[in-house]
Amino acid sequence: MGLDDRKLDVLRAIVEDYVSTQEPVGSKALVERHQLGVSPATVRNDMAVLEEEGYIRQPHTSAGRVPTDRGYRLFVDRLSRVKPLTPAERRAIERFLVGAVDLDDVVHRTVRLLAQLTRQVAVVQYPSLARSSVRHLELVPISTTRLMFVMIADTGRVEQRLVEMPAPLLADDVTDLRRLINEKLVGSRLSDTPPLVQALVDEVTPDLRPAMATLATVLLETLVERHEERIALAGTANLTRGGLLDFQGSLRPILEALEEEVILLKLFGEVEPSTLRIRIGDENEIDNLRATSVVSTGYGTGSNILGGLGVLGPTRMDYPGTIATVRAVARYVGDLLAQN
Amino acid sequence: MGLDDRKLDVLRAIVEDYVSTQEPVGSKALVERHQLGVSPATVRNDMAVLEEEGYIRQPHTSAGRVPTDRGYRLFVDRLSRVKPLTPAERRAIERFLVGAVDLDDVVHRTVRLLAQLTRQVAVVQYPSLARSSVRHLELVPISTTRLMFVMIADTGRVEQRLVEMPAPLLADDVTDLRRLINEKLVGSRLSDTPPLVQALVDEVTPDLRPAMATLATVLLETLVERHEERIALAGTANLTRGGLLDFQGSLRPILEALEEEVILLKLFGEVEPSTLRIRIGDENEIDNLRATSVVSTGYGTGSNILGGLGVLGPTRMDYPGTIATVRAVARYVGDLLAQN
DNA sequence: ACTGGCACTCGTTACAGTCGAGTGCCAGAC
DNA sequence: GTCTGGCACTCGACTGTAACGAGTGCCAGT
Repeated sequence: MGLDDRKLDVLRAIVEDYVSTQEPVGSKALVERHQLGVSPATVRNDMAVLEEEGYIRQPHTSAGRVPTDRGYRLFVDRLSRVKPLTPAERRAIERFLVGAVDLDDVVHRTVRLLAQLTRQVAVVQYPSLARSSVRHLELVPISTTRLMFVMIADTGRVEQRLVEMPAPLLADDVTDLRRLINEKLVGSRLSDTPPLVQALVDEVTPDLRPAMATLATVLLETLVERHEERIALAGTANLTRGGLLDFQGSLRPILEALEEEVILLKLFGEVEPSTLRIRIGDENEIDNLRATSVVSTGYGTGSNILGGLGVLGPTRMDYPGTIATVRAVARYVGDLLAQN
Repeated sequence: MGLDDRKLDVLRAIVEDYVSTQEPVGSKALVERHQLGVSPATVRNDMAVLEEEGYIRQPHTSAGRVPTDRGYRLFVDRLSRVKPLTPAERRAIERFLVGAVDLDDVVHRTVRLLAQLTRQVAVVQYPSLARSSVRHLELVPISTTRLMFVMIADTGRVEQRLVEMPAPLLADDVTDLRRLINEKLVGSRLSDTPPLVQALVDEVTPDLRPAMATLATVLLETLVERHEERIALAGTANLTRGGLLDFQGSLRPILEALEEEVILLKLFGEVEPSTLRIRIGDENEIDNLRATSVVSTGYGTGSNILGGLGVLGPTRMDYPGTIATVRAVARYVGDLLAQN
C-alpha cells in the first residue's frame, strides 16, 4: 500500500483543517490553505487512496473528507510534531499553584487548569494510596468502643474511618495500639502493607488481640481496597462546544460515563510510568465513549508514579496541543508534590 | 382579578399535563384527560384569563398553552398536594445507607440516591464546618518545622492542613500544644471558635508563643473561612432527558454554573431550619439558571442544621414528587448522622 | 505522474401548498 | 349570568419540487 510522503501530507492537512474548522474538507480548499504544490485533482486521487485505506471518509457523497479514528491514530503516531506551549500557557501553569494550601487544593487547581487550557473535560486522580507510603497513623478515641482512625500519607492525602471496637478500650490501650501500628507501618508503601498488618495481630498482647484484629481488618479495607481512590473532574461544560456536532448529538452517554468513578479510574488510573496514552474513538473499551478521545498520563515525583491525569474530548481534538499541555501539567504537579 | 376555583383547576391540569407530556396542552385535550365537567370552549375562556394574568402563555399562536414561571409558582404554592412516596422509593431510601462506612460514603450515596429518585441533578453539601463542633484536634509532626494539623468534627468530617512552623519544635512542645488546643476547643461550635483561638496565644508559655500564633492563624483559616465548604454533585446526565427541549437548547450555562462551587453553595448552602425552598426559573438570581428550578432544604440532627441538599432541574418538573423526595431524603440523612 | 475539464451526485436552501391543532369570538341555550 | 356549539382564522409542521453548488471520480492530454 503506497502511502508516500505527499499522501501523508494530505492526511495531515485534512486533520489540521478539520480540527480547526469542524467542517469536512474538500480538495480545493486544501490546496488553497496549504502549500502542497499540486492541483486539486491530484489531491483528490490521493484522497481516494486514503479513503480506501480507511484513514478518511465522506459523510455524504457530495461532501469533503473527514478523518476516521484510524486517520487520527496515524496522525498522532507519525504526522504530528510536538507543539510547544505558548508563553501564556506556560505562565498560567506556573501561576496556578501559588497559594495552594493542601492536597485538595492542588488537585482542584490542577483539574481546573487542565480544563481551561485544553478546553476539554479534565480529570485528575488523587495520588493513589496504593502508591503512597504511610507517614503517620492516628487513633482518636471517640467513645470507649469507638475509634476514629486517621491515616496520613506522604503525599499529604488523609483518609479516615470510624471503627467500632469489639470491647471497651482504655486510653493506655489506645496509646499502645497507636505506637505499635506506627512502628510497624510508617514508611512502608501501602501496597506492601497487607503482610505487615497481618503480622501486627501477633505482635500484640493477648488481651488486645481482638481489638487489633478489628483494626487490622479496617486498615486493610481502607488502605488496600479500591474504594479509596478519588478523582476530580472539571470542564464538563466544554463538551457543549461545537454545539453537539461532535458526539453525534447526544451528551448523555458521555455524562453518564463521567459520573462513574470506576470508569474514570480505568481511564486515568491505569498508567504506566511516564507514558502518555491516547485512546481514540473506537479504541476506547467503554462503549459510551466511542465518540471521544482520551489523553492520559501519570504524574509523580521522579520515577515514583502517584496517580493519573488527563483530558477527554471529541475525537476531533487538537492532539499536539493537548498532548503538550497534559504533559506539562503532569510534570508541574509532580514537581509540586515532590516539594512537600 | 377573578381566579375562581375552576380556573385554578384548569391551571393545575395544564401544569400536570405539560409536566408529563412535555408538550403544549390545548383545550380539547384538557377536557378529555381531566374531568372538568365543562366544554373546551369554556376552558378556552378560562385560559384566556389565565394568560392575561400571566400564568400561562402560548409558544406560538396555533399551539396549546404552557405554564409560565409565575404559573408554576402559583401551582406550587396553592395547587399541589404532597405526593406520598411510593413504597419502592421508601425502600430505596432505607436501603441506600446500609454499609455506609464514613461521611464521604454517606454523602456520595445520598447524592446519587437523590439524583436517581428525582431523575434530576442532585447536590449535597457536606455538613458545614461552621455548624459543627470540634471533636478532636491532632498535630502530627512531619519534620521539626512542619506539622500536619488534623481536625475531626462531630459530624465525622475531617479537615487537614500542612503547617510550616516559624521555628523547630520538640516532641514535647507538640504534645503541649496539642493538649492545650484540645482542652480549649473540643466541644465548641466552629463558628464560636475565633475568640477562643485568639485566647490560646496568651495561654501558652512565652517560648511557644510564635508557634501558637502560627497555629492560630491556620486554625482560623481552616475552620472559619468559607474555603472548607464541600459539595457533592450527581446526575448531570439527567439534564439531557427531554432532549434539549428544556433549557432552550443549550446545557452550556447550566453545566458552567454547576462547576462553580460558589454558586452551588449559594443555592444549597444557605438554608433556614426545616424550610424547603423552591426557586422557579426567573426567581433564580443566577443568570445561567434562569431556565431551571431549584428545590433545596436543610438537613441536620434535630433542630441543629448541618448543611443543605436538593435538586436542580427544568422548570417543567414534577414539583410534588420532587419536594416529597427531597424532604424524605433530608430527613433520613439527618437521622443517619444523628446516630453517630 | 500530474493536470484541466466535465459529467454526476447529493445535501442544502428556498418556495409553495396542504393539513390540522388550536384559538377567539359570537349567538344562542340553560 | 354562565356555559356551549359553531365557525372563521392563524400559523407552525410537513411535503414536494426545483434550483444551487460544493465536491467528487474519471479520462484524455501534457
